[in-house]
Amino acid sequence: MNLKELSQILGISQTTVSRALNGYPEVSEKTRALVNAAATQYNYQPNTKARGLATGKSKMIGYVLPKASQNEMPNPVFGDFIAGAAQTYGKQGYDTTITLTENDKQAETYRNLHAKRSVDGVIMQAPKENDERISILKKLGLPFVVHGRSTGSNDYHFVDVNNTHAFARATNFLLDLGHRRVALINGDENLDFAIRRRHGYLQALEDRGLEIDTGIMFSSEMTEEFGYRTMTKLLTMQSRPTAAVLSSYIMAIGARRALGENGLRIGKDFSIVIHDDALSYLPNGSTHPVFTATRSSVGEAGRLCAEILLDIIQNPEQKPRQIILEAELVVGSSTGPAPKHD
Amino acid sequence: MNLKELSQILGISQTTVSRALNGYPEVSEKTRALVNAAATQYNYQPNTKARGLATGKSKMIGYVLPKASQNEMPNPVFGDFIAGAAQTYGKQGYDTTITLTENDKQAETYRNLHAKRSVDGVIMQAPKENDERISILKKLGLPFVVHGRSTGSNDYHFVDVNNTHAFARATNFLLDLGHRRVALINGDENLDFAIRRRHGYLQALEDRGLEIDTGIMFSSEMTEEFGYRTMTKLLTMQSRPTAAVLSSYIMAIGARRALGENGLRIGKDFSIVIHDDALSYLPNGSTHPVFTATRSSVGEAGRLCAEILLDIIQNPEQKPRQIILEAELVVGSSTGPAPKHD
DNA sequence: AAACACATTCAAAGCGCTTTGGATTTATAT
DNA sequence: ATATAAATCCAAAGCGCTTTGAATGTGTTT
Repeated sequence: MNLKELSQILGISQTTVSRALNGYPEVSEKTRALVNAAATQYNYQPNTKARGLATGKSKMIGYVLPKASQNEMPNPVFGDFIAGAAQTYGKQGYDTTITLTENDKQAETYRNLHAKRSVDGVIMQAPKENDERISILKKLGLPFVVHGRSTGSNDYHFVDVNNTHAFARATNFLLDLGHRRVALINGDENLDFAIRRRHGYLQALEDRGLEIDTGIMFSSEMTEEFGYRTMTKLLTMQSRPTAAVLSSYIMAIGARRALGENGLRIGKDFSIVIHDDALSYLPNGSTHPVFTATRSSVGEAGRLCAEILLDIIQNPEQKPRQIILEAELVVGSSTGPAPKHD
Repeated sequence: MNLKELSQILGISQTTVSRALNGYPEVSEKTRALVNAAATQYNYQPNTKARGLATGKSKMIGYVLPKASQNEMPNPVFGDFIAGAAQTYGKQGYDTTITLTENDKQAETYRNLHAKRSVDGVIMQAPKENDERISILKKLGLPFVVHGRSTGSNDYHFVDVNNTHAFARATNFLLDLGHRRVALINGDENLDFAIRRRHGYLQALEDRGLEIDTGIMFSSEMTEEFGYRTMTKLLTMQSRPTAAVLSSYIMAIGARRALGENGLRIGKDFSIVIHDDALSYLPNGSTHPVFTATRSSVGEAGRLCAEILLDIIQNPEQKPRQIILEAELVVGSSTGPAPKHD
């Protein structure tokens, strides 16, 4: 069913039918009712491509997912992130399109997305320091919101967690409990968020005049496996740490496995604070938290990104909206006072 | 840059430029070279909507994600599933669009997707028994491939794991080790895959003439939390099981946590076999498996779905292609002989 | 009853592409 | 040289919608 057919059935011009359906005022309520009834009856929905061509808008939001060529690891938080956004999009009639691309071809992908006019705006994820994608998107004039931040430029819209503060608090929490050697198990430190987390960690140590030991600072893609291997390594050290801050729940699962295999009790023999993205399938306890954590919902961040993006698509030229979410520190049973002897 | 502008720059008609770019034979190699050079120079990319309108194809594959209204849980395997597919799509110039929808409005969403002509085909996920979506998609004439199966109808394309067989093997593996009370911690048994897994589990027990105890069979959404709670419950039972088969790694993480808290050693005091979707961020061990598992890569399934879908979009009317993947049984350290006394 | 404003409707143009059918040029056969 | 075939190119139509600008109908004012 298309507009022409529908208008013929009704014996009304296409113009009027289109206007009736789109809520324009210059059409009598009587005809509008007639048109609406017919539209529901035949389940008429305007062809998106035709409408897009005519209006110059695509009503599509793009997500470009970098796919590191070596391991093709999709981000485990992506599902939650986009789920938070999708509801907002749906309500305003936008759809979502995702494009996977080689890590080093992201810029090209954005350029093409824009050249093909297939999206009205994009959400950019996992920014690096001085991320070139930002300047490219700005040059293209394609509306975009960054999930995270990129140190280097400053005039763009973003939603980020206060990672520095979160990790400073996490580290301080452990130091307050008497821990003196606290390890860092971080995400890939090419990424801005991980850099900030390390800053927060270092800052807390420095504030107390504690020595920095790069031998107990680790950084990689955040898999269970990496958490396991790193914790295993930590436990074999001469003067081994009594605590660690970890950048993700997934890694903490691996770390816990390593502790278990070594007969160490989490929260007693070894303390852990994690950052918890509040993933739906991985709730950090329902009654009380399993892991002591800095918590910030990635679904919520996704929702905020979506709202800002839709807003700037409709009203461009507004000054950068920059939201920094404070993570809450929730205390679970993965932390305790530093063991007396070690 | 659009076709008109490009053709004016070249001093050639739009027809010829279009044909040159699309590889049609009726254009001299000389002009084709000229056109291609100019296209790259100005980064000309045909407007997707205009092209779609003209060709009647959208070059879009749709994924409809049911969002259970109560908990909004996005599927943790979705990222891997779509990553496997996206490469195939990209190579053939297709893009991916995902639509989140209320669980009970999926049928409507498919109908609308088709009415708006915004996709050339869809991948359907998480089928139930006698899933109404299948008959709707068939009626609409929208090409589709199901990830999983739906008992009830049989004439559609799908890619599924042999869940029955996998869980029969998993259960038998435990029975062979001397376990007599084996629990089942399953996914939501409204879903077809979970029904089949239960069948496999029951079949193995029945084959040995063992009693079925519905008191140690559980089913719910597959979260860490559910795994934890269920295992905790199992451990308080009078005649408690010595082993369990679990439908997901995520749940097993919760189960392991419960075991740890109770001072039980996994693989010694309690044995576990899981189903492992081979998620990229949750590898089941690198050198040797952590959990004994029936393993089948969901990324691979995604890739297969994509290939079939593109094929049937291009050549409709072929007889249903139905792929059943056999899960491999990998032996890890989460299983061992049944404890002597309990 | 004429003149005007306002409400309602419509025909047609245009969005940027593909593709049909025809026109023009060039090569080949008679 | 002429007829025929093949190669190459192009103007214009059409995909299904929105929107402009004009036309028609209705009600109000004088």
